[in-house]
Amino acid sequence: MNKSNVNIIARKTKQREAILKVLKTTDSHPTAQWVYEQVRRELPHISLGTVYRDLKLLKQSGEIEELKFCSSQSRFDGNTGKHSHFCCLKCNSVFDIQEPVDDALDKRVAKENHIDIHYHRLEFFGLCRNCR
Amino acid sequence: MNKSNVNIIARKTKQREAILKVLKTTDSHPTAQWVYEQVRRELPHISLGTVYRDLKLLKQSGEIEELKFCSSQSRFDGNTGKHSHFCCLKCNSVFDIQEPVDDALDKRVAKENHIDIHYHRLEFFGLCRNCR
DNA sequence: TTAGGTGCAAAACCTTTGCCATCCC
DNA sequence: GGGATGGCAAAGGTTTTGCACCTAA
Repeated sequence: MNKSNVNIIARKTKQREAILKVLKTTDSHPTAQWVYEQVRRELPHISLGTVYRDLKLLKQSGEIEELKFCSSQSRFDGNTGKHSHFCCLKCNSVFDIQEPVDDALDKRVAKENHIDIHYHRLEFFGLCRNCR
Repeated sequence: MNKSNVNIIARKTKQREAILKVLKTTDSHPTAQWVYEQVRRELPHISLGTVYRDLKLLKQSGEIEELKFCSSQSRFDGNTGKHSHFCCLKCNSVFDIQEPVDDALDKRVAKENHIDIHYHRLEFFGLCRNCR
């Protein structure tokens, strides 16, 4: 993606490791608060401020993604493989959609609009299996 | 879109008319604060709370859309015609991309995942003309 | 007339930050 | 050792809400 992403994180700490592990072992696209609660089971003295700081660092280094659609709070995704998301308009749950991303689209739209496009996101909205 | 959207708004008020007019006459995808400042030129005593309340009602009735990507605050879009958005990763500006929306995609993804899809959004991220 | 809407201000909510102690390289 | 990081708590920014008054229908 971007060379400037490299080496933003200088040290390996148990807090950041634990946060990343939580995100890599769930596909629930959790909020910072939920990550905090999970990590606290392993590191009871971690603070919410640290969770936010480390989430920001992990995002900048490209290891996780921040999702902002659906609900007022950010959600974080440890799956950096290319995929799309679905958000239920009723229960606000978010889950992955394995829809291949069309990179040719980025090139065409970039050319047409005279801009640089790094990536795009495709998000579906509707009703999930439980709410339909 | 959804029949339940109809008749959420019971009365026509000058505040809501003015808010809608601001959104319909700009393509800048403004924040609530910016809408507030604009409307105040016409209705100096309107409150920010009213702006938020009316933006929510207008969204529920389908007259405007709320955009959450890029930056911590919501942006509002009075253009409900189908289109996509671009967000500059450097200056955070948002503008429209006239890329036709593929409705067949919704049907296929809905079928594959056993969910109801009402619509999708396509968002591009990169560097705008000024920042590239 | 009256239910819905507004203005105001306080509260709620999410996220960031300052400070100092602690830890990693 | 020294700079990066964390814990804690306070601050900051955005959005929501309670309440009394107002107004469109």
